[in-house]
Amino acid sequence: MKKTNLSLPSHLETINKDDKYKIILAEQELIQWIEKLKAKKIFSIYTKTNHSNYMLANLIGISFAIEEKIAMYIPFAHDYQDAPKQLNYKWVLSKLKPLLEDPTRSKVGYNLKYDLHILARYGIQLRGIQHDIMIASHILNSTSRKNDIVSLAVDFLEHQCQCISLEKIARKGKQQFKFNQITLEETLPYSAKYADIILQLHNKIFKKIEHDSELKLIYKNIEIPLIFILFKMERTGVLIDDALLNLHSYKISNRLQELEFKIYKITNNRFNINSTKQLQTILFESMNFPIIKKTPSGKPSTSEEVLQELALYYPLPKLILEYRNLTKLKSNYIEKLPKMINMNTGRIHTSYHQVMTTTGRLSSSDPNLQNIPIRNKLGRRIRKAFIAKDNYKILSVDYSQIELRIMAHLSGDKNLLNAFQQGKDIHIATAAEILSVNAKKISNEQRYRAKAINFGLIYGISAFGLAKQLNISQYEAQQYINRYFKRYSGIFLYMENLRKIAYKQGFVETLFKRRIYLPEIKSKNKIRQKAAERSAINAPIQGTAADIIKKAMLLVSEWIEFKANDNVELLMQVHDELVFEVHKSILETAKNKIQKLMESAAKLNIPLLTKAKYGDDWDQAH
DNA sequence: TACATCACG
DNA sequence: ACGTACGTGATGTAC
Ligand SMILES: [Mg+2]
Repeated sequence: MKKTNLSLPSHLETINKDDKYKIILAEQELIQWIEKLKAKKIFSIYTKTNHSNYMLANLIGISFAIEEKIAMYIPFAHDYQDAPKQLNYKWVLSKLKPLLEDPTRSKVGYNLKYDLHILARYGIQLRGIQHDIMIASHILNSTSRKNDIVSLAVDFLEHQCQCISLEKIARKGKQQFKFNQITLEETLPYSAKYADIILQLHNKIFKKIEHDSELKLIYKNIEIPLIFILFKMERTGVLIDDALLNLHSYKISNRLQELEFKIYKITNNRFNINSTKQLQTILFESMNFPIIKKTPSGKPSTSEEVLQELALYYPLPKLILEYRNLTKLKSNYIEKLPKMINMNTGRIHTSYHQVMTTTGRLSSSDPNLQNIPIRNKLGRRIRKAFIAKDNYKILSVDYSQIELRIMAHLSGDKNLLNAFQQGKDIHIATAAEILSVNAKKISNEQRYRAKAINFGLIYGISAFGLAKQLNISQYEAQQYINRYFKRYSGIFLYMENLRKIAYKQGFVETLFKRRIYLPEIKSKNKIRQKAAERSAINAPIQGTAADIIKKAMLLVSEWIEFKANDNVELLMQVHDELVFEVHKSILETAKNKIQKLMESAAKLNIPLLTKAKYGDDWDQAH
């Protein structure tokens, strides 16, 4: 943008010629290219930015490909010394805007949710998102960890030399995010190339998805439309009461000082309580506490489970537990969340990831809003900091026992289906069955144990795990499991069959036929093979729940768009829960409608039920 | 960067 | 005879 070199350096011309890549520096060239883009059924798009945070990133340039090997790059913000004069970005974007916003012009990209954010910063609403190769490759194999563009190019395209150069560039990109300092000579071969590769990859990957009509439905009808929904959720963000968090911060700091003082008094030693290594020395050498459990690397564990047990005999572990609890909440939430508030919006903007889990669940990061505390008192106080804007309230709607219902549906077990059909308290019903006792006589402890069994089943139950969870003997746990499978024989058969299927075909499926590959199912290592068997049991259940809530998000978003715009915003998804910001004038309407929509997201052999509540904050909404 | 720990569903 | 609960992300420490 500084220099006035109108003509391209000769060595750049050479690159252009070889790869048919074009660098756009003149207005007329862009006009011509826009016509080329319009002439294509689909084109690929790739945005280059100066930041990984979507709320802060600015465009450095943008590239497009229309056919294999035919791609171009429009730089606007390369400002290294002697950079050639580049087109004015406002002018470029004004020319591209109609094309980018036209829903009838199909686009393919890599992680287009990011491009949506970037373009939104420039007042452009990207429409016509037809394909996303990041998501497509995850649909094909959710177990693979290599979903980045370079790895996909290595897997799907057989251009070895191309890939090597790309890897080099990628490494450079990781080290430094100063793309504006990269010269055009360096950038052209890969900025345009990324667009080229995205288009080439799309042709390969989508062909594989098309082969399977059910995979195609998940991809086309769930995942692709979900991109825009997640984009909106991220961009909307959630309002945080940082004054409340700061107040807790102050109180907790005081309590932590007290705890430190008490701990040092007992141990007669000032040490870093956060250091597991130092704590190990104190507990198991100085204090001579018995070693209850070892970590995978063979060192004595100081985990909560161990400290709980030691706390039965000594006063110190209880102090450590409280210290741990407080420091965790302090650093992860109370101190972290206020720092994450965006200066412009005053809200927190998480990132939802569509391709980070094997089962099809979403994940959330920066910050993670799917692990906000709720299980203890202080945790719920943190949750109180999630609030609604003036005249709005927080509405939370979550599925009731969705995973157990799915297990009943998938297995077809008569007994479990019946229990749900009759609207019974499922844990009481389980306890009554296992113990052969009338449901009215089930105690709290018996219900609690049955609940642990029900959870265990979803995790691919083992006597060891259940015994540990309930603090009972392995023998006793095995008795429970045996009695459960006797009463719910359909569940037993379902799980046996799932192990067989997983072994035979190497993958399992959700209700909607999303695939989860289990490469370890044939491992010679028995530990790994057993772990894969448990995943084989868990994945269809967890994955079906993920599919269902994604469908629900689409249904609800459609209703919001056409019937409740400006009055309802979808803010968060926490696996079986959707959280909304709702105008006070339509709280009851929204609550009822959203429950109906969520409950209709899938037709199972038993009803799908939700619980809903609203309040001033996320805690009140529970 | 690996490990241990712990927040959530 | 093995040594295990399923799926995530973030933190602080130690190497
Ligand atoms: Mg629930």
